[in-house]
Amino acid sequence: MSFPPFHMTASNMNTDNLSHHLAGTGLRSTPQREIVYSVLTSKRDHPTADELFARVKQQMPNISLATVYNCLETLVQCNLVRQVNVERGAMRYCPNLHPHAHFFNETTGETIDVEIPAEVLAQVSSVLPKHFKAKSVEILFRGVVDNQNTPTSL
Amino acid sequence: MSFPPFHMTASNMNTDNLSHHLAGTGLRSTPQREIVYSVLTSKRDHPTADELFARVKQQMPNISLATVYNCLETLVQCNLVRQVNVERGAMRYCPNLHPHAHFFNETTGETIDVEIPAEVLAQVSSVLPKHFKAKSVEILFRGVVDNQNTPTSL
DNA sequence: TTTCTACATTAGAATAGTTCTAATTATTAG
DNA sequence: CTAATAATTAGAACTATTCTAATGTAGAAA
Repeated sequence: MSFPPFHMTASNMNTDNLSHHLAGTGLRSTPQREIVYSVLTSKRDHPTADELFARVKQQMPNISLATVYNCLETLVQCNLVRQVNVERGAMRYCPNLHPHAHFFNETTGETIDVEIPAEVLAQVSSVLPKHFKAKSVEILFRGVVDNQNTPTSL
Repeated sequence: MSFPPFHMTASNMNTDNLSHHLAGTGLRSTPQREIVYSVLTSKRDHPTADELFARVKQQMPNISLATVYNCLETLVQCNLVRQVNVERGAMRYCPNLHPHAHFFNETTGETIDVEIPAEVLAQVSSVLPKHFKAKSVEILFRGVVDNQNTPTSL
């Protein structure tokens, strides 16, 4: 089970990171892939392909939805992006590669990242019989947020 | 966070359980709901609505797919069945109400239940800030199974 | 019992999200 | 420069699900 480090937050680093990850896989670094990656990582939320398409079009108006899907597939393959599936309907994409859980706010429909200590993750993974070789674990909470003075993310 | 006990394994108990859970909600116990529930609980796997439709038709050949969807929705509302979403594509339904995690076998595409000790679940839930009120937690492993002498479920 | 009302079922149409197809364009290797 | 490979694109096709509107059913009220 491996959890690559979260991308650098300086947006100019994203391209390097992308090229690096694409290198040696036979995959090319293209303007579309760069922009999709950069737009996704520039905001820490969980957009659908369609939402991302809308954001990306602001910078590259002629990009097609099919390309956004293709780029996302590539990024997922390279482990630069995670897919998260909190609801039926559209797949969502998560640029945060730190080990973390998700909390689906049933009131707002938003999904936010929740830090999860390495030892808790280890505990969770330890429940598996030895011959089960997990490559990843996903932890998803569903519930509501008590709104006293609540940060919307952490 | 509540984890209702797993249904009784004797198949004649399922109906009672269903009626009981439907009672007082304004929902009726119908032959279609009984059969969908009984067929789902008679096998501990994770069928799609379509797969379940095929099984149910053996006992009630004129039932419609729409009804299977409707019944499943009802059963989910009553907390008699859990939805599990391991892959893009069709939703899967899980009759096991014990607290448990899922292991998605990437080789076979099968999803199996993994017992998860209450204290580990408690550990996991403890990572949430106090104002996050979780109603459920889902834990999903993805990986492969080493095939020496491997039970296919536990 | 008959009637009323609310709920449930049904077939098929409609929808949403995604993947596929085939044509075009871009990039790299020789 | 040319050939080969990979990427992009628009739109068609597809899959899973939900919606619609008509019909059926069961319990409650009279």
